[in-house]
Amino acid sequence: MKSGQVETASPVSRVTIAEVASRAGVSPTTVSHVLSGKRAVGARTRVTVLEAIDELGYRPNHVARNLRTRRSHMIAVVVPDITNPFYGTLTRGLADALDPAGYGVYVCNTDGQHERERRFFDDALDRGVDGIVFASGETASQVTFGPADMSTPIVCVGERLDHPRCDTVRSDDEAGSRAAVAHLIDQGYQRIAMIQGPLRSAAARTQGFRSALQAGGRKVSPKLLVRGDWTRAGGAGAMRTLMKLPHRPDAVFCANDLMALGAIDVVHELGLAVPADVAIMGFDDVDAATIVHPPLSTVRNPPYEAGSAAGDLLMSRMSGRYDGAGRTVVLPCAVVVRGSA
Amino acid sequence: MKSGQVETASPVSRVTIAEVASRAGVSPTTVSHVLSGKRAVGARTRVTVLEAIDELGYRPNHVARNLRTRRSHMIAVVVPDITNPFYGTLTRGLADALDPAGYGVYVCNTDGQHERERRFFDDALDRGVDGIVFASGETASQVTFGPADMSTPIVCVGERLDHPRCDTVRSDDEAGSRAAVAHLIDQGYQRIAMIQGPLRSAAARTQGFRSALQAGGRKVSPKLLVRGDWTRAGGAGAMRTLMKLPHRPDAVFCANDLMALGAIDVVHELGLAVPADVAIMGFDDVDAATIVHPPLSTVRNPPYEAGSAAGDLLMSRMSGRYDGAGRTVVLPCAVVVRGSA
DNA sequence: CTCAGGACGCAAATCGTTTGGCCAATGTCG
DNA sequence: CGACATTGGCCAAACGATTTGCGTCCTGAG
Repeated sequence: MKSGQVETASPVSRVTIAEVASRAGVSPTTVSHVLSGKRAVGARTRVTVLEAIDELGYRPNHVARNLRTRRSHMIAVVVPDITNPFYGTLTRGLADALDPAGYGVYVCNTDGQHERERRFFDDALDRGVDGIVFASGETASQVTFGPADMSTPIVCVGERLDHPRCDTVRSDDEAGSRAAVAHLIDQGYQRIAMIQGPLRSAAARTQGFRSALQAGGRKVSPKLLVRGDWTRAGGAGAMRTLMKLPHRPDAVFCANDLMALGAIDVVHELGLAVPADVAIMGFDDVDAATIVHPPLSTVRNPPYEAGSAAGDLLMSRMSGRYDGAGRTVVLPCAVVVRGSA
Repeated sequence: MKSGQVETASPVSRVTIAEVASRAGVSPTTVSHVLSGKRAVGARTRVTVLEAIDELGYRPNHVARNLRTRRSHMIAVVVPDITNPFYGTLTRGLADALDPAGYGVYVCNTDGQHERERRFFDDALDRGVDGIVFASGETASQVTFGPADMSTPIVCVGERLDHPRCDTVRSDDEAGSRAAVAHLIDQGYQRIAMIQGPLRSAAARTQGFRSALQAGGRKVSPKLLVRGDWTRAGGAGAMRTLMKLPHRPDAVFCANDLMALGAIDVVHELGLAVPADVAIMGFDDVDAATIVHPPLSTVRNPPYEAGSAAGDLLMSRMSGRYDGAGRTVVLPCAVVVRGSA
């Protein structure tokens, strides 16, 4: 077999289907049919063709194929920043779901800027991707579509998008938050506070907090609801406010892990212990949650599963198996109990 | 202008260059020339064409263009796992370097498996990428090339690859390690140990350790050289060995951050303090380094810059600006002093 | 007035596949 | 034996751009 490598007349450019055909003494059509199986070809012919193919080392040119078939077997994933492990993992879930079907992944980083979102959207469409996964944060609804965009299926992660063939994947933030707070109640904590995100964001997490307290027969004191800005420093600031209250909380649920980290910092600053003096819970389950001391109890926001689900939704449309209205898949967010609560 | 959106006769498929041409009353050739600027076209004609283009909302079909021009303006990045922030950041650096020139990024996750490396390599080539960045770990040298692969430029990150048009990007691990250990010496630490990687890996980091000690007039005691397996748990195990020595070290340089984290765990376990009792340094500067307490002093292994450099190398070849032998760019690794040493 | 040469536009070939239509040979059945 | 499906294969037309070669018109110099 090694001789095959040598005997090929050093093809300066790639071998084409025509060369294979001529070597096998058949027409390009037949070679194509051998490869695709779209029509029957005789057993003898088939082996002749297959031999020619691997003697020549023929590999079909995808670009030409894409042009003709109008399918690229490539999908685009549009994320704010691939550097963020959340999106990295989402992308991986997507890639793993798509790979067995021969689909590859084209990544676009938008940094959450509308202009880049729009630009990459067009870019992806121009490149002929078969589908788009749009996970560029909360700004999704801002993107508008030209008439030509309508035939490419889209999956939107997080926010819903106004587009006829657009499916949605989102986490069940509310249920996750509710479960987290219920856990705090179970553990016997009495004054449970929350550090929310900035105004008008992630309302579902706050909602879960409220309904868990109500379900537990507690009142939600407005004093115990403060806002952070998603960052560690912001979480620390919010926590300081809480700890200065005349009647400070003995447990704090934070709308994300980063703020929870900041909250833990503050507890330590004050010479207190987590969770003995104050329990802390976060949301997202980022890598850092297992690194900090004590390890952070939190709610798992599953990016891999989100990517994977997005991939499945896309495939069902691309294959034509499904062609109806936009679907929504809601992913469960499980509480993961570690050391901090 | 909004009327333009409405008046288009709802093109079920995308607008082609021919439709633009007919609307503008010229030939497709002329439209192409207006777009590419490869030949002069009259001012009047140009505006007519441009008007037709945006009235129809024409967008060139990249697939067709790629087929004709044999350039896809897409490059592939082959990494073990995009989930790992190191590779995420590398990919981002690459994307940012390439984006201004209109290049997009196709990602392939290999999990370090030879078979997947080979498969994605072929896949990328079949898709007609203009270049490949190969960052799939130490296994790079294993990949072999068919004759058809030779015309696509490749950049290899980490290891060198045997390929005529292959450039290399790597970090200066040895100098980085040397600087880290020199820092420990400067700080007055006396018995400096090292937790190495597994046998036969990352020899440069050990080499840096040795030469820094020699430069400082110290002897390297074999007792103070132990091996970990790159993981946190492995680092902890190695650290325990060190701390059981009759004459335990007062500073430990770890071949990566994860192992350093494990080492810190052990110091705390023993009721000792970092860096008062034992100083710890790592290598890589992963995100976790700033999260842990005390924040880890380490050596920055710059993935963003690596990706960016890889992009530049690729571009210089794709543009034809450079066409010589394989180049190597070595990235400096700066010591970053935080709390742990 | 003539002619060289630049500016401008078009027709047609090309990139490498896939695929609908057609045809010949072979088999099947009444 | 005639009608008729079935099988296996080829031809040629797409797919949607770029690019080469060629012709025409215009302009300014001699």
